Amino acid sequence: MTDSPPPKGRQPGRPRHVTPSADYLKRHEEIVEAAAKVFQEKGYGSGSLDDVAAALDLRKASLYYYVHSKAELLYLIFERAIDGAIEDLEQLAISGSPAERLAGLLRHQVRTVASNPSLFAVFFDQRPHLEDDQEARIRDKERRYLGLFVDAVDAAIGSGSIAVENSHYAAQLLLGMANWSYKWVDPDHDDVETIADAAVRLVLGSSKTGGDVR
Amino acid sequence: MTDSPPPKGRQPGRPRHVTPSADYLKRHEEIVEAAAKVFQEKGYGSGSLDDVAAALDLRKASLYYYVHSKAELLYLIFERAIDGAIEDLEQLAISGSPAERLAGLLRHQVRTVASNPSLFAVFFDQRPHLEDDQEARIRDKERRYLGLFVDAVDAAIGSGSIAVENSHYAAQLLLGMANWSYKWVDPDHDDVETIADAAVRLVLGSSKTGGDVR
DNA sequence: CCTACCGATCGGTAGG
DNA sequence: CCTACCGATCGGTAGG
Repeated sequence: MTDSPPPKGRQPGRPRHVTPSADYLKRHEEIVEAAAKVFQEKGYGSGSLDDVAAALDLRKASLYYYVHSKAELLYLIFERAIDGAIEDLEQLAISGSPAERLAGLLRHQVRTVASNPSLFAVFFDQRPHLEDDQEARIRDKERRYLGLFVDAVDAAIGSGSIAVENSHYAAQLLLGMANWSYKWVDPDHDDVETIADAAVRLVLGSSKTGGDVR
Repeated sequence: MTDSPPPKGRQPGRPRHVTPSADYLKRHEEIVEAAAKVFQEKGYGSGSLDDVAAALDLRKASLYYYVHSKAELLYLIFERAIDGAIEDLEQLAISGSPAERLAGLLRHQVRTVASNPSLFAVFFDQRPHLEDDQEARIRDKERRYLGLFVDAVDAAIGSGSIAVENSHYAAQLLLGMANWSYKWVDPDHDDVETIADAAVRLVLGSSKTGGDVR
């Protein structure tokens, strides 16, 4: 009740003008996080807003103080995942030799995905539940993302670091190798850096390519 | 009405004694296929039995002549996917040089998954909706499946064909590379064999390893 | 294989 | 942030 006003009119992509309180933002993020866990475990269709609210010891109706709909909640998870993944990627994509660059991108992808399985489980598996306009926004960001990988593969082919012919296929295969990690890596028992190393070794051999680009 | 008796008591793993008619089996398979498409597009939670029935121009209640529950329908999809994937795999896993064997497994995995995206989209993405005993059955088959890959990786390491250290991680990474294909391959526009070639090249280089092991 | 129907769940709203 | 509630959907059953 002593909070800042409810953020009516909040739309993805349309920035707010009244700044929400820190408490409000914190709660908002807790809700997105809880929703990611619920949608990971039960799927978007079977996971209910009651589940999300219960995880935070709230009532369902209270969620509507923070989000407009279940659909928006899903989109917020996607935005969080892709924006987090894009971080650091742009600079990685323009540094070092072709082999180092490709190794860096692959490492980054493994780290990013394997370190936050909940978020990426939703991102990768609940995609069909996005509404059309939401899907279009995510697809745009993803297309640029894939482009960085294709460019790095092209450069690595040019320098003779890898032997593949079709760089688009190769980029998708490499992304798959890294992205799949959310299905099997347990961040508590597996060492993500060791896995990232293995991925680089598998593709670029045991040469010193892309040593420790943290 | 002129059909064979409704197959009461049908449980996964408990073989039937009265042989169902060919018509019955055909319809049964159509239902599983339609369900796979529905669950792929809408997810298990949001996809309804009404959707499945409508896809075959039936009423929902009629489905219960063929399956006991929505949950069983999901399990049948999983069984179909894993049993199909295991086919041919066992012989592939014991033929040729280490490098050829690994190339063969990788090719097989890309072919299997990319050729039937609907089925494997459900298999890989709707897993949390399996009931515990169903999940246990699938997990057992999958564990043996992974074992074949780990063995092939070990042999390839032994023969110097790949440079990785941890064969379990390497096997998961290779499976990921292949499995991910259901997310991006369009069997109508992409050539699955070319993609399989690219995967082998990426991991084993351009040497003639595992030429054409169809 | 169908019509009719039940009980439960769920997203969302009213009103405070 | 809560209580109370509505309308719609859905898995499953009865009975034929």
